Amino acid sequence: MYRTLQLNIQQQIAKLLVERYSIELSNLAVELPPKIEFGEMALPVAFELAKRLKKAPRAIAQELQPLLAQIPGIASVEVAGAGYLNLKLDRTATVQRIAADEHAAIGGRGFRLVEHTSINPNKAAHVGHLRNAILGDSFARMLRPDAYKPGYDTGVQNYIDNTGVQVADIVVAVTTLEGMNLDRVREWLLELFETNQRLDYVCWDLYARVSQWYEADPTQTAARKQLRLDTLHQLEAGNNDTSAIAELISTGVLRRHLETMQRLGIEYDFLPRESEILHLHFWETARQLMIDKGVLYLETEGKNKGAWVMRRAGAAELGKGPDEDAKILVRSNGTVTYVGKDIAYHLWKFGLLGKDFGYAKFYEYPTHTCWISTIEGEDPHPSFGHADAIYNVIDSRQDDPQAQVKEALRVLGYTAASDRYTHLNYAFVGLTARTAEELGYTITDEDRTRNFIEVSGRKGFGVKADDLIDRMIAAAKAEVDARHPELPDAEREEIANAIGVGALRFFILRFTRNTVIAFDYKDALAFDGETGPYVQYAAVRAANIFRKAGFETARVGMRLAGLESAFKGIDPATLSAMLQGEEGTSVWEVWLTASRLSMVLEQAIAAAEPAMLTRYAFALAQQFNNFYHRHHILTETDEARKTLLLATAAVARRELIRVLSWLGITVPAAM
RNA sequence: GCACCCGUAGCUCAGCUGGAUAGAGCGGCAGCCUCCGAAGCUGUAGGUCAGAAGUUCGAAUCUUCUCGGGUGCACCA
Repeated sequence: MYRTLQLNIQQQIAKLLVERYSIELSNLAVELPPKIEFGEMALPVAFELAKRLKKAPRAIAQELQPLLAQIPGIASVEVAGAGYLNLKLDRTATVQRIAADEHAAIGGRGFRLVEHTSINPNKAAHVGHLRNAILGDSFARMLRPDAYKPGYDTGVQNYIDNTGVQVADIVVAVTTLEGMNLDRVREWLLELFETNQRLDYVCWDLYARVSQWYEADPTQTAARKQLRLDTLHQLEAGNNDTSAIAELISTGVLRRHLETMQRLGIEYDFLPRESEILHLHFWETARQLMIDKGVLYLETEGKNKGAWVMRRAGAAELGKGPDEDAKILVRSNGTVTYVGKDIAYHLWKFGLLGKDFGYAKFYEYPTHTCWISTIEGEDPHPSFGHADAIYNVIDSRQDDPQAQVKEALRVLGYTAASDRYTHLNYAFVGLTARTAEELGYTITDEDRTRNFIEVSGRKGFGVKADDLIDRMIAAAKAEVDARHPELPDAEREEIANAIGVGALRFFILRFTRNTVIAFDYKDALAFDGETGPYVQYAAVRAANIFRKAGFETARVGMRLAGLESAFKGIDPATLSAMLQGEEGTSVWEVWLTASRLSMVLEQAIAAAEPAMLTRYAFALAQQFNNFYHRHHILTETDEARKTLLLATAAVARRELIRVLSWLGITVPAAM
């Protein structure tokens, strides 16, 4: 709603400037003043005009003041400081529009493909993977159509590198270290299943063991590394026992990853796999396309002689001789590199490859099916390779290869696709020394001096996602048990689940993407202050008021039975009076913050930054708690005032529930 | 060596396209439950925004340099 007003005012001022001064300003700033006493909107436009008109900013502001005051919806205009124009909104009219849930329609045309999680299927997910999945899932929720917004047609996929070296490592561990053959692996998986053991946890340890085993005996290292390479080649070739073992294990681990993520409300639509990219020859098609367009060429001289290369993104002008800085896509032995395959895959994403995967049903969620790539596939099936815009949630350590893929699209002439290729990057997650020690890892003095310790799957070093989720929920459960002994256990479980998941997701999403997170159990388990439970609690408190006032709380916002009509029944003059003065302003501020929801969402989408939503959610919750403390609603004797206060709580709760839903956080019935 | 990211209160972090007296949370100190749930609220102390120069009416924000810290730069995947 704030955004609607802002746009409207920008338009009117732009028009006014043309009429008055014949000046067109491209981006007219309309800011939120630092304090409510300065009004609700501030224009620094006079500073901007000062240069062009060669007049003092303050004089210009004074000229504009009476003209701005005539704009509908503006109650008054003041000149402040060196030339600020501070606008005060018509509170009554604005509150009525917010109550009616007027807001900007966020969304647009075109299919958006969000890719996230993409964990190698050879070990359990850890905190670093959680950051990826939580960021990606929240971003997809921000884009997707829902009851609030038309949104964008959005698909979520999770890329599975099931033929990579990490899977080969696990196969080596199982076959060589454990001496199993294909039949034995089948039995083993069944045993694990029947004894309720988590395959991903078992693989976590196996992976660490085999990684150490490669290096354990210097005389054997070369042979063991060769074994790993041979295994990898068998996986890539397919149709052999080794690849069958890999398939069984990687699929089993993948299912575990989906279960882990589902605990956090994270779901996928499609799982494209590396094995199909290989067997459907995506690369060969892309390769021909790149050669035809002169992007990929055979290097005939210098250190890269014999390899097929492309120019590096952002490379300087070519000098004489071979481009030794060029990126190798095909090695001189004929094998394709990771970036090469990734280019082919991204041509598919934009529907530019002329090929598609086969699709098969893989995993059922309560509301939809998750599909997986196959060679043949089943019919009918959905299709994902026709994106208008893509978002790849990948660690910022992949900045360079990602830039190279984007560059390949550009030089192939697909500039629109390249421009709509967003690498949604984020800094990695490390552990604090305290948490690493708590987990039983030995810490060196050098580690202790650093801000964080890096997690490592190869060393088996890290916080496993399920362990973390378990602890978060257990901590919440202990609190719920103490506070609500009267509730049945199933209900307490459900509440603890919502709180534990909410605390975890909020904790991860509090940090902006380029901030390195030094994960610490103590910080994550905090439920006070700027946390998920704080925001949830504000919404729960609001619901409690309605419950005690006799409303049906399943309905949200002004839909509470009778509230809307009672609110509409308030005489405008009475409403206006109730929104003035210090008391009135403290109520009005809640509405003002609530009205900013759509604007904040729009900015968060543009910046691909869910942290902007957590920031806002906390600010609104804080404002509500403040309001809650100051105005006692249920004992209010003036009916009109009581209605206004109830409406204030209802609107705050409405927007809290909405913003939390985009963060993947639910509001429990009680807490 | 080259490229990218970061350096803001004791700690952890915000600060949107340059804008008003740099903000939160945690921790510290002092208070608030005969009033809708204290996972809450109020007050208070705490900052040469790493340093320097520049651009500008105006710089935490833009430019350059210096100092710290991190990451990426393989015919590894």
